[in-house]
Amino acid sequence: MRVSQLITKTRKEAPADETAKNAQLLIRAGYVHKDAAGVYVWLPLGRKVLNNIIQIIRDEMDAIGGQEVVMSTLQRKEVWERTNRWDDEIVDVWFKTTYKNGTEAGLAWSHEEQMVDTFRQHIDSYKDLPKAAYQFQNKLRNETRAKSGIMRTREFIMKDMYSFARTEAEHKEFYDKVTAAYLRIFERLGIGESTYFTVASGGAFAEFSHEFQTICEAGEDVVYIDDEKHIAINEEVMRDDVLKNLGVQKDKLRKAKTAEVGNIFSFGTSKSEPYDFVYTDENGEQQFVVMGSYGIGPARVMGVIVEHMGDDQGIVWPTEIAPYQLHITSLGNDDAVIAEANKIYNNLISAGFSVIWDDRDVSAGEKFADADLMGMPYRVVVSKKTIDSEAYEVKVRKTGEVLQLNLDELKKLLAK
RNA sequence: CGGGGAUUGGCGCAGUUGGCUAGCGCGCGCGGUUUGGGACCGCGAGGUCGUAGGUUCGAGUCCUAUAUCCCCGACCA
Repeated sequence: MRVSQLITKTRKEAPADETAKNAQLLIRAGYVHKDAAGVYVWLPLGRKVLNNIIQIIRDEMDAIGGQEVVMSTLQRKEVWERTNRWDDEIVDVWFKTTYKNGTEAGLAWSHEEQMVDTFRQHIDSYKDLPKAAYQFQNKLRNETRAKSGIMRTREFIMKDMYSFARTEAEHKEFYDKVTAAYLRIFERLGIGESTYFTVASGGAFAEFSHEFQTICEAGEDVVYIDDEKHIAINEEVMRDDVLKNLGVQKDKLRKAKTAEVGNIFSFGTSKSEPYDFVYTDENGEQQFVVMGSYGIGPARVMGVIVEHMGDDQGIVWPTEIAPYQLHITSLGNDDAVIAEANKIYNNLISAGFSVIWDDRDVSAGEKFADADLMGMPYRVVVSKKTIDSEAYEVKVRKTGEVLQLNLDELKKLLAK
């Protein structure tokens, strides 16, 4: 991509009342457009990052046997009445609408019910289990207060997976697989070090659930971290019996503000019972399916990454999710410089690297500032000064380190 | 949902006790000089002041209602 061709522009100043760092940087750099409180538009650069995050999650879900589906946004009232969750008194985040014939419909704030209602028609026997289905779908939630930029919105994309097992033991086995997959995901997303497997309250269905909490000042949670074990305890379950159970010592814990980037929990048979979602076992007996639910919010993750890794200059993307790996900054209008930049740009693209070239006729300072703001992992400068040199001047966005590399070395760096 | 703050060209802001054709910076267009950390000069386009109503000779400025946005809290099953 050439910056001159991008449909978006950067801006020097952040929007007036937006104080969240992620919103300020993402809007300034042209990744997202804010349409209303808690409602964001994804611009090309932002869409690329989101897609990269989604692809990592998809890889890991597929690797443990998840099968991708897409549920609908329009939700039938009857499906939700079975679990008594159509009532606005019980679920206060519903957006609802009415068809022309008067039929009421809900706009999906979750897809748990619909998943059960769908797969009970495909799962009948112990031979059909275990299975898991997942999706990337928008959730619409009538939040009383949207906040923190893209971290708490009224419309957001979510990866939600549901597992179906014969027994608690079989369920537990899959639950553990998901845990491992989640840890791999956050590692690949570049926030593995600062993301903690966290014990949290189990909601209505189990004593405990597990969250993945990332250190983040803009987060809404408080956890207690055991650095040795690299796990955390949500303050809501910070009790002596929980500590004992985990084998951690209270005085070794440190308190931290975090954002929940993932969440996994067991339903037991609490979801299958209302739907009479049963399978026939080896003895011909009917048994309720044992279920689990596993969420990750890709957009929230993106916000957390910006919050967590951004600096005074702008965004710093981890390599696996950056919209482009390399930012070529050509300085000046000199024909030889343009030709050289064009040469590297085409060379790297045909070698399969993702590259953005700032080919605009603007000042050096503006280009440097924009490169820092947009946050690609590496930047290479092409100028009169560098053109005669054998080496390229490569700057690492994260550390500020400047390397002198030849083309092969540059390719090696980008291939990492 | 409770409390606080805000709304004036695309963006960021100023606008005094009500007073004349509502200003500034950025951005944008044209011309020129520039080109290693958001360069500079000149010219130019662009707003009716969130919306509705009211007070007044006169309202961006005062009053009432309302919408939207931000922050704190509650909520986040």
